Amino acid sequence: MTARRAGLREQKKQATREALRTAALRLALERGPDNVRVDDIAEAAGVSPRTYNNYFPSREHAIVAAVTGEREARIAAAVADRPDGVGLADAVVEAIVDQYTAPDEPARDALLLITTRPTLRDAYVEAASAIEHPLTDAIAERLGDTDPHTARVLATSVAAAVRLALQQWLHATAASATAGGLVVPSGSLPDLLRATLAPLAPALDAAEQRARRHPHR
Amino acid sequence: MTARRAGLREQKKQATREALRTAALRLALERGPDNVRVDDIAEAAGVSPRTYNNYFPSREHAIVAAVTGEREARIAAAVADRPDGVGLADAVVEAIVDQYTAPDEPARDALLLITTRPTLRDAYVEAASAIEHPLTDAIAERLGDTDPHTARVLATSVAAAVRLALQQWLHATAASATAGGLVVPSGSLPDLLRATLAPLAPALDAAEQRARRHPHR
DNA sequence: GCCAAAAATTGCGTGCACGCAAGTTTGCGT
DNA sequence: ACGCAAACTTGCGTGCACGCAATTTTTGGC
Repeated sequence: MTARRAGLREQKKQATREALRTAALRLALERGPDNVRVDDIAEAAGVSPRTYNNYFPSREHAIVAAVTGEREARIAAAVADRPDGVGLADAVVEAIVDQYTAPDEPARDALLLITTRPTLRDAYVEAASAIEHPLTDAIAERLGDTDPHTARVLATSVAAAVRLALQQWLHATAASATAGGLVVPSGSLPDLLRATLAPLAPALDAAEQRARRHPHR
Repeated sequence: MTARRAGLREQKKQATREALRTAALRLALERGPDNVRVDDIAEAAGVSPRTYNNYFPSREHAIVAAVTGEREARIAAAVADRPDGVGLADAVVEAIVDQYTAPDEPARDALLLITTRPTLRDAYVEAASAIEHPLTDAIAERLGDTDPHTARVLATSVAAAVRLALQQWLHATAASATAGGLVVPSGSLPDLLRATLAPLAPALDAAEQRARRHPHR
């Protein structure tokens, strides 16, 4: 009767996960991303190298996870929190923009690190896929659970659009990096996100109208 | 001098590429996918193992490429070929459905092979991403090049939806016995594709209307 | 408290992706 | 025809992902 049902185990797992990604980012910042082996990360976190891959499927994932954190959960919550008066499209777009503008999000030097290495950039972009499932639930909630399939399609498409926006954003900043000057990667990501998600708004609106016309219960 | 300009080199490259993917599929079918090393494929195609990875980024890609072939190009062409009277949404959806129903597409035993191994399934699904760029061009063409950004977003979303449909299709056919599938009754892929792309139709239509209202040239 | 089952960690072995720095082939200008 | 430059291939070395089976740790029932 100590902790919650099956709780202490999970707690420890989250602890090592946290230790791993923190160590990964710290080492990458200290030595540069190419001079940190997965063995180093494992050692710094006090686990075996093999265990590392029980937590992260690749070397890059840990570093990226240190930056992205629990963003997917926060986005889902943010969508759910918008008042019902707000249209679905606006709710989704603004929730996403908010989370990508969150105070701790930048972590300037970490993002700068990521932009330098192509494999890290890819992993960072790919990490946005994690919003798919939480977002599916959030959208399904808003649509009244009438059609889970539609919710999945929309969430998938939104996630894809977000990845596209991130890709273009990083590509732009990388290009301007070679052009000289310090590259604080703030070419207005919010604007880019909004512009990229805009074409999907009609699809979100249409789904919302349909749901309104066929209320579920 | 019968070959096209700057053609002989490229011709050879396509030949080895073809040889590699053919060999990969043949060997996988003969021995089972787990009993074929990349060295074997390379040897069967008469190139060095290192060269294999100059053509395909992973072992699975060659096998999958043998099945998917040049689908992405065919889809783009199919979109372009639809008469102008047809709406953009219909043009895209039907072009995709057509290509995934092409006569040689199934290759029954090959697809069966793919469904068995998770890594192959993933690669097969992922391969659908290749339609993104050709589809972007095709859509941009139909929209009159007014806004390339919108075309990219739409193509990206469509590709994501196609991946989703394939994923569900493969998942359904794999676990048809266990679950009491409350999702789409796992039936024909065309139906699943149409159902999955349907929620995006409003976005495609809206873009088309906008383009019609602001003709470019 | 104690023990058996479940779950997580670990070491090992294997195949693989890929950078790099030779070698080799192709194509083009003169 | 000739030779040079660019493109492609190859061998090598390194780090990595991951299946498997043995081991250690956690948990819940008694």
